[in-house]
Order: sequence, then C-alpha cells, then structure tokens
Amino acid sequence: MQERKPNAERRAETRAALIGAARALFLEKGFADTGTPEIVRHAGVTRGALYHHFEDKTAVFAAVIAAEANAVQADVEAAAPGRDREALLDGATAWFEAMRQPGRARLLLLEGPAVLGISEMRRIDRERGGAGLREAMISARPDTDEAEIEALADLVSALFDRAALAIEDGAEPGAYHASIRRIIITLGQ
Amino acid sequence: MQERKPNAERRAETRAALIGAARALFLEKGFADTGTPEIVRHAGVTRGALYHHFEDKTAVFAAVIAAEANAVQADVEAAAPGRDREALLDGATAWFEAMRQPGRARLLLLEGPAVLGISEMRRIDRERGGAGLREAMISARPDTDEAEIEALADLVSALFDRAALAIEDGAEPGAYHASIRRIIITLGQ
DNA sequence: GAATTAACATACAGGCTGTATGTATGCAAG
DNA sequence: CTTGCATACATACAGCCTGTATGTTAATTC
Repeated sequence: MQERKPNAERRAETRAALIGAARALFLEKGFADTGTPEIVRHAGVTRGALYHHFEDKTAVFAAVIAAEANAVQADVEAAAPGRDREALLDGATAWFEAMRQPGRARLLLLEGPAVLGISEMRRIDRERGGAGLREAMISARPDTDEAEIEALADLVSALFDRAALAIEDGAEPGAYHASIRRIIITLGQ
Repeated sequence: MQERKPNAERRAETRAALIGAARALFLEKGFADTGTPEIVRHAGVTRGALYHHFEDKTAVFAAVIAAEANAVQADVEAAAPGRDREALLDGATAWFEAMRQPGRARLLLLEGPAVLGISEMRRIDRERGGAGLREAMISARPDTDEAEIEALADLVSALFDRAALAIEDGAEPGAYHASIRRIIITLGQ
C-alpha cells in the first residue's frame, strides 16, 4: 500500500504539473494544436485529473495565461519598483525583455485575446500591470477626463503589444523602440 | 438528366457559396466554433466540395479573411479616393465605419492574426490598404529611414486596430477617436 | 472506525477533421 | 460524334479529440 500525500499538497502538485506542462506546450504549439492527451502525458497524470481540476481545456488555457501574466509582472516590478517616470521607462525595457521569451508574445497578446476574449484579457491585465500605465497617463495629462485616460492607456499598450509581436516575428527592435518613443513623446505634448 | 452549367461557372458559384456561408458563420461564431459540416449545410453542398476547393478548413478561413479585407478596402477607397492628408482622415473615418460590421473587427484583427499568423496577415494587409498608411508616413516625415517608417506605419495601424476592437467590445468611440486624431495630427507636424 | 468526500483513473459517446474512393458530367482530341 | 480523360463534386471511412459518466482508492471527518 503506497502512502499518499495529504490532499492539499497532492492537489497543488497535480495542478502545478498540469499548468506547467500545458504552459510549455501552449508556448510551443499554441492552443489549438495542443490536445489534452498530450498535456496530461507530459504532466504524468490522466485526463481525469485535468477535468477534475479544470472545467475544460479553455480553463487550463486561462490558468496558463494568468501564470504567464504573473511572471511578466514579477519581472517588470523587479526591474522597476517605483512609480515615477524613471521607473516607467525601466518598466518598459523590462517588459520588452520579458516578452522575448519564445512564444510568450503570441500567447499573451494574440491567442489569449482570441481564445478568452478581449474583456477577459483586459480584466487579467487590469489586475496586474495595467494600473501603472493609467497612473502614468494621469500624471502626464492631469486635465483629461477619465474615459480619455482609459483610451490613451489602452492605445499606448497597443503600441507595446504590436511592437512585441513584430519583434517576435523577426522585426528589428530598434525601429519599433524608436517609433514608440516618438509617439509617446508626441502624446505627452 | 439535368443539364449542368459549364464547369467554370459551376466552380465559381460553389466557391462563392462556400465563402459566403463560411463568412457568415465565422463572423457570428468565430473560427474554432464553426465546423465544416455547418458551413457546407449553409452553402448547400457537401464536405466533398469544400475539400475539393480548399486544402483544409484554415484555407477557407484565409479566403474569408481576404474577402473581408477586400470589402473594407473598397469601402475606404470609395470614401477617400485621394492620397493627401485630407483623404487620410476621411479614410480613417470610413475604416472605423467599416469596422462596425458585427464580428468584423474580431475576425480581421483578432482571429485572423491568431489563426493565420502575423506574417500572413501582414502580407494580406500590405496587398491592400497598408500602402496608404506608409505613404502618409513618408509624406509626413520625409527625413526618416525606411525601417522606422515601416515600424511607424505598423504602430499607427496598431492604434486603429486596438480602437476598433475596444469599440466592438463596447467602449465609447469618442475617447478613442479623439486620442487617435491627436496622435495623427501631432505626428504630422 | 464508519461514513463521507476528495482526487483522481477508466470507459464511453459524439463530433469533427482530413483522406480515400466512387460517380456523373463537361470537355477535348481525333 | 464518340471516346477518353479531367473536373467537380458526393459518399464512406479512419482517427483523434473533447467532455461526461462511472468506478476506485485513500484522505478526512464525525
């Protein structure tokens, strides 16, 4: 008779193994081309475990996306702990650095919105790094109403997202960095 | 014995029926949630016809995306035939108008890149409206090297895309339009 | 320590994709 | 004008995948 671990620990380990395996496969091949049989094989469990922990394959994907977003936020906050303009620039650099992880941009910026929907992704972002950008917008243009601040922050993040995707796709980072800087400067005027 | 139409006509009609049916379903439910059995039912043919005309389901999707991109370009060019700055602003307005077709933004700006890949979508765009934006960038900032022009045009189109997606998702158009107009005008100075 | 429940594993049903094969008609050559 | 081939499909099939239903074992609770 094998001794088993306490339920809480067992549960946490299985869940982590599933998310880890799914993360690797989603990063490598994307959501549609990754099947649950392959995920559980890599995780060393069965599909029963997966469907015990997650409602469906999309829920596994959502958990992976959340974990990736957490990792990115951790990297950015480690590199730029403050809230001033200096920290914002460092944060941008760190964000681009974090986005160089292969497949990450596609997962977070392309498949995430496509699979989970815009609003769900917006919610995930808002619970994490999104607030910083809005604060920066407010400090840059204090006399702007809230809706426009919201839109501005969203548009600026669209610039970053597109640049990261283009770079992952083989574009020269230099031109994008320079152009983003130029657009943001004009925005600040 | 029924008389049949000449092959060329027959082929064109079947293909059009397939793309039309697929377009409606993709717009309504997206790529993943639309099956080929449903497409061919709506088109009044069988799956055999679909796989005779297209290599796989993704190829059908690519054809729909191309058709949608054509439709958008036609609308924009009809509303803004010129090449000057005036035409660019009119074109922007027309583009937003065209993007209000339900599901279109999600299809062209979200699922297209996710399913077909960034580079394929970039190719489709480049064969159509993309050139206009690049020309506008060049005329606005003649003393900029090509790579940066490329990046600038891509980033500006990212602003448009994000705005259209946000609007389709229920955001207030006003704030986005205002912010984008500000960016474009400032870039032109 | 008996009952309950959590954490899985196994088995199954249905649907979908892509391919292989069959068929009827258009079309072209002689 | 008919004979042979190619085109444009339709039908049939194999395999995979998803989600659910059911079974099993050990931890937990009372």
